[in-house]
Amino acid sequence: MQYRADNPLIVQGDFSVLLEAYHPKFETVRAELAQFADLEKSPEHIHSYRITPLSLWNAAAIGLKAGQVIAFLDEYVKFPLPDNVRRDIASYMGRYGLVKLLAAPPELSAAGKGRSFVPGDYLYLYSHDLPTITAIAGHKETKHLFASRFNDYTLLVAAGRRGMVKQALVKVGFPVEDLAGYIDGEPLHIRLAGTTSAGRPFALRDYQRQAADIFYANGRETGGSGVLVLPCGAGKTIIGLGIMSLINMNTLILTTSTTAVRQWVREILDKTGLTEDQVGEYSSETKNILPVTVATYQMITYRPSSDGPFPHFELFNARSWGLIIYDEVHTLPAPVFQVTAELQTMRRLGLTATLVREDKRETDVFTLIGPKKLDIPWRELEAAGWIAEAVCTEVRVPLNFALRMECAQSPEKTAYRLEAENPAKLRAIEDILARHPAEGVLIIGQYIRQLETIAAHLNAPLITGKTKNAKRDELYERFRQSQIPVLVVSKVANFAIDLPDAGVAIQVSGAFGSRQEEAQRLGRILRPKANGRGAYFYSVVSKDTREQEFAHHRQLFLAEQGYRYEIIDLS
DNA sequence: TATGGGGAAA
DNA sequence: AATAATTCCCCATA
Repeated sequence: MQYRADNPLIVQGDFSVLLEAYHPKFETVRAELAQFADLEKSPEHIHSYRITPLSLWNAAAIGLKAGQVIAFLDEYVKFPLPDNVRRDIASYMGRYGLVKLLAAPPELSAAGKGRSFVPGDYLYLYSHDLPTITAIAGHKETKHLFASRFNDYTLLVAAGRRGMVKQALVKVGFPVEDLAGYIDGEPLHIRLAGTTSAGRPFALRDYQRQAADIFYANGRETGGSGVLVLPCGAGKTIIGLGIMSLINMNTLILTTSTTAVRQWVREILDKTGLTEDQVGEYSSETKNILPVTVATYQMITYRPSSDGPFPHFELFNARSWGLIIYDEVHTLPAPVFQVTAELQTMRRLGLTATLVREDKRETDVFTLIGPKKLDIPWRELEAAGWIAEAVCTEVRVPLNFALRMECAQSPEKTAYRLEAENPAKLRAIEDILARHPAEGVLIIGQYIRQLETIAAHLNAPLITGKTKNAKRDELYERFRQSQIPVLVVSKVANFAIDLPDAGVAIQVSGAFGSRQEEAQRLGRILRPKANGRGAYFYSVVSKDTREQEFAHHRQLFLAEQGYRYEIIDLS
């Protein structure tokens, strides 16, 4: 058996992959590996990834071939690639596209390419591989879903079961390539404005144009549904607008908050030819349903009784939508999956900075919204100067003897909180502030009490969920104007879009290991700075505690995107 | 039209 | 597996 010690990868028979973080080829290998494997852990020296069926299918969906994946692994492994892994990569990736859902029998489909979908009673589930289609027709989990066998290679599916069939098939290991097409929504001419209302010239950046084109696919059935993965600050909204201007139909946009709703409306009015009577906000305050309508997920998932109907599901049929945009698709709540399963004839665009969900519903995103269409690593945009270069540092502060004793005697949840609120963090914060005298610093934390202490000590203003919107705006504005050097904010920072850019962010406590949260927080500071300075992100944790472990979990996403944490030990 | 409280989500 | 905080909905007031 050959052993190549100078290579950075170990691939094990259970589909886990270990990557040496200090290997000279780390950057190259990581970028490639991330295309088809999910990061699981990233401690200091060895990062571990996992190859899953879903990660392979998403890779196949962006055009990667099994041969390329295997060749890449063969080149960088220390030990020969286990045979079962080699076989299964080929087998899983080969399965993507093996089964297709078509609007017409395959021989007719070829002739009708490019034509829009006419809703019929049945769709055609087709595979050129006889054993595959036979296995599906006979599988106990799926056989009841088909109306009949149309011919040797084709099963008939009731059109209304499109989403259900795809969900059932992915569960038994056959991801369906859905080429059945879409219903055209009501037409709406959407033109990108050459100049914004503020008079500045406006055009899509190259990668934004490219993302829009890949999604649209010239109107063919291969496009029209799927997810674009882009870092915060890369202009996801702009790409959404670009896609709207290619599709030119009534559009429904779903977002996470009313702030985000207003942001979308503002951007649409500013950067397209659409006018105020064409763009509606559907929120608790105003329920306008116009050719372009923007709503929140919470609105949609509201129901008066926990077993009753969802009154706002009506919105999906209120107009003939040609496109539904799911903003921050990784936060999409369960009931919206339900309704989306029924909406498979509509074009669907998912936008997100991360496909990682904390609830393991990645498969539903893949099946019901669509496969990943594009994944631009942060580092690439950083190199091109579109987002600021970021320096991430974990600062470890000691926990004093008395507190350690108290933690040892407390139940786990109290102990975690004690560690997070470690008063020694104050000194670390002061040290960090001293390093960045001339920059705006945002201090972010999870516990109000802790933040109150810090704010009082530094004589800095504090914003929490209870702070009135008017007050928030005023403080944000003064921070932007550099009248306030340090602003202390609670979890409001996670989703607040109107939060000003800062050169430096210090996280003093965080939630139980949410990776998304970390990404959101870093995203807050990742806009390119006018002065060309980088962005600094500090995470202050108590040394040798559970908190330190949780912090590692939170770093996962950043490591996935190619960042490495520096660690400073203050003991 | 604005404000505050309750409840639910995740 | 879990915490605490936040946000959003609706409805009841004025």
